[in-house]
Amino acid sequence: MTAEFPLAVHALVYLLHRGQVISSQELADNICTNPARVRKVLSKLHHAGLVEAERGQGSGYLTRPDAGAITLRAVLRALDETPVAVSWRSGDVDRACQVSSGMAAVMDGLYGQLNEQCEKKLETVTVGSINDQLFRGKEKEK
Amino acid sequence: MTAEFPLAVHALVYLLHRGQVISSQELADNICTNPARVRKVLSKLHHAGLVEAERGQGSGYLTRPDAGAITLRAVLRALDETPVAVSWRSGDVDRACQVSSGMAAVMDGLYGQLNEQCEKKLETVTVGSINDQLFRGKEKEK
DNA sequence: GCTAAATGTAACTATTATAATTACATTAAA
DNA sequence: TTTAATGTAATTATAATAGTTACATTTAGC
Repeated sequence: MTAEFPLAVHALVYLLHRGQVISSQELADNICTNPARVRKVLSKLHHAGLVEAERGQGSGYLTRPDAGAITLRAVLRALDETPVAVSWRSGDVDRACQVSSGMAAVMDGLYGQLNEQCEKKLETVTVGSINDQLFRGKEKEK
Repeated sequence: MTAEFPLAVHALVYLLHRGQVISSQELADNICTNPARVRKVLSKLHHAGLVEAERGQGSGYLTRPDAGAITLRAVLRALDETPVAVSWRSGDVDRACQVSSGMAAVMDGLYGQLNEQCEKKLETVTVGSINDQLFRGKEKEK
């Protein structure tokens, strides 16, 4: 899982919290990164329909009406990521040895199972529930 | 999760499969990496008591008697790794804004939950079960 | 219409993380 | 005593990731 995931969640929660049009500049400031990176990630969320993006002067990003119900699984999918990702593969598929030739596929299957477990969990966590965790027992303040 | 994990699993399965003392050179050849890296990882497994390591001429690594029962969770712990690891943190703990200051901790909590889910799954997978997957329906061959 | 201020996106650079390599002290069999 | 192995650290090379720059596109406001 890339840092784009926490960045996206942070942005969605901040947008929900503020409830108005926010520029990539302001989001970047709050998230502590740069505006171009914010736009790159938020652009993906927009393509997936998870956020509204306006254009032109005075524009920016805005939550959709049911933003609180967006699951983190949906965010992950919008970014086309997986929680567990190991790029390196052991062995060599062309070897006669079944351990060497088969291990990479078996491990990939395992990563798939782990990702399914994670996605099941992420399905139960929403942008709204993250917001609640941040403001639990406290009134909403800027 | 680092590539050390699949490397370690591969090595353990190969050792179980062969059932004799194997050098880091031979393991590296089967895994498709270099001997020093194998030794670095297997050394950790040895410290955790998951594999026997001999010293001196003609030495190498050997499975312990119950190697098939070693869980992948135990392997992961021996390597001191977590399935989900996102190093980048959004926001700034010193900000007045609770979203900016609190998001990193909330996300860390989430990663912890995901890792727990994954470890529960890894507890059910053993070196022996991986070996079975590789040789399912086939007799054990070199 | 013109200007200003915003997003979308691509190309590039810098930084960090990871894997590979090299080297050598230590160990124990022959 | 020699040889062949592991243990481990230091270094280098490569790959992945984050940051930066640039500019075309869009639209509000004058």
